[in-house]
Amino acid sequence: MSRAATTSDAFNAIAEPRRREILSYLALQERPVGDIAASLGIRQPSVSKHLRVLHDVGLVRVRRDGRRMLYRTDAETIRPLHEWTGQFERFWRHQLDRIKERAEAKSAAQPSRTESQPKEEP
Amino acid sequence: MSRAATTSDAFNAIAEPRRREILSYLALQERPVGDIAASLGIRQPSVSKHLRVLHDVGLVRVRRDGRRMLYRTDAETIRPLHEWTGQFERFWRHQLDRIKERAEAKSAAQPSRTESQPKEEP
DNA sequence: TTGACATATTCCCATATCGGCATCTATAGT
DNA sequence: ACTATAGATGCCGATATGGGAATATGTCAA
Repeated sequence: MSRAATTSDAFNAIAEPRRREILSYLALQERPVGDIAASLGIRQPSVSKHLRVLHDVGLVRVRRDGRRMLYRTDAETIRPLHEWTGQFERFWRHQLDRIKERAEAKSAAQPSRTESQPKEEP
Repeated sequence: MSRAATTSDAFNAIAEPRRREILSYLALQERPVGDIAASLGIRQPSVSKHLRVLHDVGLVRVRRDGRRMLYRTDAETIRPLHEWTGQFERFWRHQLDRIKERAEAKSAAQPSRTESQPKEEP
């Protein structure tokens, strides 16, 4: 077997940095392909290919306007990704708590004990 | 150019379904490689390779325990992904609102109009 | 119809994936 | 030192990527 197709799901589709840029750009407002290419500095064929992938997994919708194609982000498809990553929220909360606790315990004890190379902002 | 490396960032690393499973599994508790392989039904070398990718991008941490390696998820690294997807939350909220509005407007008018094939659970 | 403009598609290529299998390394116990 | 166990790594093959360049499709306007 090989790597999963970019069109296999939204996770694979958003792995590409350019596609993430496109999604952000198209979230606010629908745009024709040419605008995307010009604004993000990507060549038109590349934009079309990325849009094809995004469309295949339902991350964007299209509408024809004369000879132009207007694309916009379909946020609903991003939701499952947000929920998947959200499952870890309680854990990074805990980790932060522990870091805080350590920092407080340390500064409350002896201010000059340096284990490795501490970085401090003045 | 080719596809971005799986180790280029967390987005690419979590594109693999197996790696997502591993992350979920290791979020609750640290585990040795053998446990992961057995619990998720993946061969040991594959698990090691996936863990290498996850470790390279900081999604897991390791600790040695005798001849075993105990891995656990570092949730903090998932946070940026959650925040990136979160940027679209306001948009899917709006989309849902519009869907609701339409549904309410429709049911308030004529209750028997069926556009396509509605599915109902008994 | 012809021409101009907006997008989509095709072909090529260098690169990297992931799984299977075999093998190497490292640690523990005797 | 020797053996067993836990993990890591290396090599292979089939597959697919994404950019570039050229070309095809489709739509409007005269």
